[in-house]
Amino acid sequence: MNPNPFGFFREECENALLAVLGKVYPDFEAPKYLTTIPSSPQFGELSSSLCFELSQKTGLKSSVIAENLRVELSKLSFNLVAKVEAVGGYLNFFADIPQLASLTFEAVKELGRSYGLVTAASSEKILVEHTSANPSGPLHIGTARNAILGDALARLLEGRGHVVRRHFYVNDMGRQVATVAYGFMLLGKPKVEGKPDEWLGFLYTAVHTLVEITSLKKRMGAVKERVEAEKLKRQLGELVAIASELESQRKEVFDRLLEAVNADSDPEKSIEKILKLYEDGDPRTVKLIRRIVNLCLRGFRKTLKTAGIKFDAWDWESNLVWSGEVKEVLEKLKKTPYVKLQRGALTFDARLAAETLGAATLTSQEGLPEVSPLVLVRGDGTTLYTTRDIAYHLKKFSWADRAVNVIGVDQKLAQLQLKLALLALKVSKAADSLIHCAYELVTLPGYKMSRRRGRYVTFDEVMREAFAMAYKEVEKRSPDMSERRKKETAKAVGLGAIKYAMLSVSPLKVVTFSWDRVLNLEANSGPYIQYAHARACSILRKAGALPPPPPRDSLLLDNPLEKQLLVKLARLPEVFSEAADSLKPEILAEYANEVADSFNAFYDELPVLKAESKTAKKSRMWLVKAVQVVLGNSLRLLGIKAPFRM
RNA sequence: GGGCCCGUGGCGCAGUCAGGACAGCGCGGCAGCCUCCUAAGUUGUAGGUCGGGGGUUCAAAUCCCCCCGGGCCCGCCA
Repeated sequence: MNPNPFGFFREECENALLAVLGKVYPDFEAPKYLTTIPSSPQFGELSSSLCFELSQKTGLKSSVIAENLRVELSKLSFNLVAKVEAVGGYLNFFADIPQLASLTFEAVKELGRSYGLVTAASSEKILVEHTSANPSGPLHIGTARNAILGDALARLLEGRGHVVRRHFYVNDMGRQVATVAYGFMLLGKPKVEGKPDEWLGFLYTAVHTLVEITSLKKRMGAVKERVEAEKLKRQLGELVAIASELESQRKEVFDRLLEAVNADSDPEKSIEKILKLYEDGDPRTVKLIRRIVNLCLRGFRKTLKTAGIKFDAWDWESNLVWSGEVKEVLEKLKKTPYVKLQRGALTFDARLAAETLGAATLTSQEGLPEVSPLVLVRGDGTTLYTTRDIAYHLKKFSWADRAVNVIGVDQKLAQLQLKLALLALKVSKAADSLIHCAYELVTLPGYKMSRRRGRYVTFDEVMREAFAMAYKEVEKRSPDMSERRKKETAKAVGLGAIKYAMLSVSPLKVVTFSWDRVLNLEANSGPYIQYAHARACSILRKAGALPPPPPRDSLLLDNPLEKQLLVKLARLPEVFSEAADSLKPEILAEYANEVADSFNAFYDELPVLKAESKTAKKSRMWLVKAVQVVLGNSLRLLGIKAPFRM
């Protein structure tokens, strides 16, 4: 049994090419990528444009070279290659479809749920950090993009045979959390209503807005210049608008906050004080903040559970400080030549580090960048986010061979500084194995999502809408389903729509949130692929027991639709490996969509259960079985459920 | 000002790493397909200076240079 049928075909073509090249043009240095999937099936299943290159070297016409090579190639004996053609300078390889089918069906039968999930040459320990949303409000659609991407990456890497751990970094030492804590104190142990993260999100936005208003007013009093005063006035106007919006949401809580913040002579200072007390481990502050953050995380967990996203560990930023790990790292960093005291602050000269360590160890994609210095410790002795992150990554690498960080593109520089700091600490594997999986933001039409301004669409909200919409559809199509099944299916389909919408687009593109985009149930969507899968399941269900896969000579797949589909099905292993190794789930998403396309075209044209002959029926049933397995596996690798009925 | 990313039919995207055969897909438009395995499907059709200009090449959406438009970053914020 060969787990990678198309890969086997490709290998055979490429080895043959190399053998023939060695014979005819021994001096020619073959390129790394010898064959590609041609633009149309009329050019075979794989083709090579190598002869054009050879034409350069030899001065002969590419068509002549192609023909020469073809003659040489045809002398060889193949397992999976049916014929080789030379057309217009190209060499086109045609697969022996029944043989490829036989291998594919065998692999599908033997491997089932792990068909396609070819194991990497060596298994690594990989720590995937994702989501890591600030615990000061609910997960929104932007953080959802992170969570969905991170979860898919973890699944891909796991499928590749790596040992994967999913970590959520709890950023509990930030100003945002301190702001919430401040509000909590002002309210005097308030009763949390509704979902805790949502309630805390409201509290954060309200407190932040009120504090901003207070300090803005103070600054306005001091400003004399007209232009500056106008600017502040505009800002104030905006904040007041947000405030009145917030007041209308929860009047009682808001009014109490308003009164309390006004009674505080310096709210900003109060928040800073909380932050400092927390960093110092003051028991009462610790108790308060831990309680609040845990409350928020409870909300996160609920949302993530609904989304089918799990974590192995929740790493608290504060623990790194209290355990002394941050201090230890600082001591080590101080001993490197890159850390200096500048205006009272301990500073890491990332630029110097890049020049010294970078050229040798940084991967080429990053080049030798212009990096700004990084302050590690403030004048007052407190540490900064990135400092703690260095300690965190040191800890990560004590276990992991590779650390994959799913973090927004806006953190690119910080991630580079982090990498340089790790290199300075002689964590040499950080050079290649600290990977920043950058993704772009999700914006709302016209403006950015902002927790500070309370402008966000929550992940919960999006899921609720998607479930409701999918439920309607399920009810329309399958009224006979039990209520429980309907709900389950609607959840799977709704989530499938959301996840696919996020995964099919390159993470480097800014996406503007729209309900249409996320609630798409039509072609080129999660539900479209799920539907194709469900159709395949339906055929298999009606067919009864599946006979063993027929041998090569009893397979009849001569219709172009069948061939096209089969070739795609045979490709899952190589597509999956590429997606996993390059950390690009979108490759697999695109592929699954293509398989669904081919299957639907096949489905529409060729009957399976009522096929014209027994041979055709058996062959097609295995084709359908393979579709079921391939789509099911692809979807699962992306974190999308594949229902049997919908 | 410096660095990075994005720019492909009206809209949303794939293809760019590794140059190759008529630039793919979806939505929307128009015209069809359910006595036949789920029409969340499918067939056909109209719609494109691949942001612009140079260059390299037998061959450029893809590589190089310049420019334009949009975004992000350049904090003793996180």
